[in-house]
Amino acid sequence: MWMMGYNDGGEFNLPDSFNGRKLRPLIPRPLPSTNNNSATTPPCLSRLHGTDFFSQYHHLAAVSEQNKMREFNTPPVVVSSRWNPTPEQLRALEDLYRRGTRTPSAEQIQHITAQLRRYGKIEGKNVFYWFQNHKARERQKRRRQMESASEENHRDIEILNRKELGASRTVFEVEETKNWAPHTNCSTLAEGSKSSCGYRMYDRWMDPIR
Amino acid sequence: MWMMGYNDGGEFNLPDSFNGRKLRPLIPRPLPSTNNNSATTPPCLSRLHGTDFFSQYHHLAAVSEQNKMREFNTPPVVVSSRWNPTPEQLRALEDLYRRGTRTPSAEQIQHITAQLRRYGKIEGKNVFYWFQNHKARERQKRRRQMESASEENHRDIEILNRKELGASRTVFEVEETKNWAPHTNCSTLAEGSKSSCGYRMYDRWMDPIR
DNA sequence: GCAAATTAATGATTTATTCAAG
DNA sequence: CTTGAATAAATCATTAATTTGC
Repeated sequence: MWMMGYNDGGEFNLPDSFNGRKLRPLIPRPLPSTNNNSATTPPCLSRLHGTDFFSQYHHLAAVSEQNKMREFNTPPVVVSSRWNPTPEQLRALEDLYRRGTRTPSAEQIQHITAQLRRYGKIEGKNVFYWFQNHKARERQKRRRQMESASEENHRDIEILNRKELGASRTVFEVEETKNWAPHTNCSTLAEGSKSSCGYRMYDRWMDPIR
Repeated sequence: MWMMGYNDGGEFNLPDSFNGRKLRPLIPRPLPSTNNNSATTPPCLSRLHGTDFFSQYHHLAAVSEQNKMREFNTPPVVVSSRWNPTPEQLRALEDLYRRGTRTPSAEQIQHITAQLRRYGKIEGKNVFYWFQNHKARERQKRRRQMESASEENHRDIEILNRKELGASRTVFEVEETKNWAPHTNCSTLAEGSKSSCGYRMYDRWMDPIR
């Protein structure tokens, strides 16, 4: 359930526009690049040891403290039988993953668990399974992407007209308005204007065979 | 560096910036006699989802007619540099998204583009970017939604944005995460084996000597 | 009512990831 | 370990929607 953040496909969303134009919601945007915890989080004096990887997640600890308090204050506490990572824990795990940790050894698991325990309840098996699941789901996601991309993509595809992609080819504009450019490869464009063939996203998608 | 709509003169552009602020090019499009009218477009039937998907947006075509008229009535047309979907186009795209289209293949992009051209000017890259953006922003919206909901419910599910992560990142931990002491001490692994009943895989990983 | 100013939405680009092939 | 493929996230830039002062 907490892996919803990685599930990018499949859900169908309700339409947020009617008759074409979206109305202004007048809701202040949360400004995703700002940390809304930073105001309440004291500058935790974490030891500046160069060896403490996990100390950098202290700035998120306010949330878990809050949660802990709330957990204690609500009498009929329905404690989930399942581990749920705190933001700091999740953050640290993702960071480790990004930095290359895939299948941590027993010692690594113990180390990670011990370090992350200061952010909330956690066990070694949680760390173990987290890496298992994360690795598997990343791979799965990737595979699904490859599938959908390749299943229809590798036949002789008509290449879209790219005259407006920044390339300076006024010559083609007239004669190739209707018939699409026959698979122009990058080398022919490279000298003309570097911005046109700067490996743009759309070009790569539409013309993957180079 | 941002692309200017149709000014593809490339190498001898006069400076468009003033005081560092780039000004809008507002260069009238050449309009190379491209008939983007719907009359000449053959009614290629869409088979994206098994039916003529795109024929249902004709009832919105009045708007595009209006646009076309305006285009013809004001000779020094200053055409916007960026594509703006007509209501029918937007509706069709949203419907496709709702029906599950997320990352259309090149062929799908072409097909969609061809079909939507009868409602107004459109290119493959527009379709491509539209799905990219729409998918990303729906996900973003959902994530933000989940975030705020989880804050209320004190469930720390949110995926935190990574900007602050990068800002507070320090560079000394890579070694530590990768080189840990190779000696295994099973006595420290007691925690994992506590609940070994449902976690055999984990136990085997953590304590292979059994 | 109306433009100028402001703000939100969104099209288009750039950057940072991921897996896995070599 | 390096790199190719292909994004998805982040960001930039522009357009529309709205507000505001007259």
